[in-house]
Amino acid sequence: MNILLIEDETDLQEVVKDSLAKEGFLVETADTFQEGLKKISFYDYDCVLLDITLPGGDGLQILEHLKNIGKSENVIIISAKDSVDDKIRGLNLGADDYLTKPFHIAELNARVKSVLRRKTFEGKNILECANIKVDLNEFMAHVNDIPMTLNRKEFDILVYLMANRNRLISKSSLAEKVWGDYMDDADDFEFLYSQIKNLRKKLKDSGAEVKISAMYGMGYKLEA
Amino acid sequence: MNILLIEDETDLQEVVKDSLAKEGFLVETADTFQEGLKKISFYDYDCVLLDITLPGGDGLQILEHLKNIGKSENVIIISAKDSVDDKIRGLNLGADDYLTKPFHIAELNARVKSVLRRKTFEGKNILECANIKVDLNEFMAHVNDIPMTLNRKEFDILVYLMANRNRLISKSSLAEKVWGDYMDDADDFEFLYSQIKNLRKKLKDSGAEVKISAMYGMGYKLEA
DNA sequence: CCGGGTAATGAATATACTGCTGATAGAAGA
DNA sequence: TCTTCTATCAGCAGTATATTCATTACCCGG
Repeated sequence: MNILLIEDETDLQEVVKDSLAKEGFLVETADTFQEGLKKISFYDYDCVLLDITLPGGDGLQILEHLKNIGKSENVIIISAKDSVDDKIRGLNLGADDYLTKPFHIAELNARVKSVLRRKTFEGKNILECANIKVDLNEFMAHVNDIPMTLNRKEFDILVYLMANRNRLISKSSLAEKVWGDYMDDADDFEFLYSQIKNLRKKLKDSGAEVKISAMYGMGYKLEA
Repeated sequence: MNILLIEDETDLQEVVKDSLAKEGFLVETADTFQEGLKKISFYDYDCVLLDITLPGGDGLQILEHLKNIGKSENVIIISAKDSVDDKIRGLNLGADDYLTKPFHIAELNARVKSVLRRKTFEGKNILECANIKVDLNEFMAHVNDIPMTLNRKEFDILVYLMANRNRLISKSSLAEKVWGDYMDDADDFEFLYSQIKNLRKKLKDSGAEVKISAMYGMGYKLEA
């Protein structure tokens, strides 16, 4: 699950990020209005935490933009403003929730989980492809209904590929999805190769009827 | 069992909190109308103790809100007002009970327990999984119908895991559920390890056919 | 068709970190 | 008081992940 945190106060950023990371989410951050807008238009996030008061512009404009481009992200607004007006504007623009500073981190966590639960509950939380089943809630993958133990990275990779079956996935987007945007050297995909290798082995050993094929120079694709 | 106490008189708050904590409940407090409203919308409590006269607003509005959002919390109203009118309004809004100040702490305890008993009685009060049975009312766990003595933390952990069997539970949410949100250092799960260790040992010694497996870097899961 | 260069794979190792244990000390309750 | 529960500590073991290196497969221009 990818979360974008748009917030200029760096210390708050830190705390929130750590806490959510501990829950197993991948958290990216944006410090300014521009950066937030940019990330939002380039990437898809499962949940966006949005501060209203940002250097460079009004956070609500980001929300508006999100609505305009039809991205279905789930947005939780964070704001020092307790004003009813802002709250109404925010919720009218389709925000899912609203938190006023200061707040307990535990509260935020609960909120995020609730929003994501709603999302996954409405949608499908089980991915299926050939004889493979992946349950996002239970963090389990099954082949022919017998469980397959995957570690976290392998699991994330498999989920991403299954969600985009038969579609070409560039190495960089895969890496970004699984590792976040902390790529020191964007040219180096050795760690990806490693994980792909292990995942392939596990898939093969358990008799999965899918394969991860490499498209030379472009990326990977999961085929049935 | 989580209880929310919405009450502005800090000394009364203290007394009630201590007393209920001694009974083994996790008690959170809210000092003001706003804080109460906030906590109620963020969390689920098993019981809410609600003062009518609050700084910032009328406690009955909180009750109304609770009813509107369909949360099935059990509410006990605490008020200095002896007015029949308030009482009727409160009970009409679905409050379970009504206490007028001053009251004996023992009486409050008794009522809380009675409300919770009713709640758990209406709902499910026995969790079952493989050859383990846990009775929420009696605070007892049985393996093959022979009792297993658990202390409070172990019991809470087991209950939470059993309620979410086969589902991954992050360490932080488990910790939050069992210890409340008073986590000084969110990185430190040593106390959790300790309890998990003891719980595992007891489960094993009594021949339980479930195991608490650790999902590396993510959390725990109870498997049959 | 060939060969240079790049991409992908595989195995093997190093490292950092998570989770576990047993002992112990402190706190709470009887 | 004594007992039980809970928290804390240090060290250990095991795992996931990163990294390295060698090998193989692939693409493309000549």
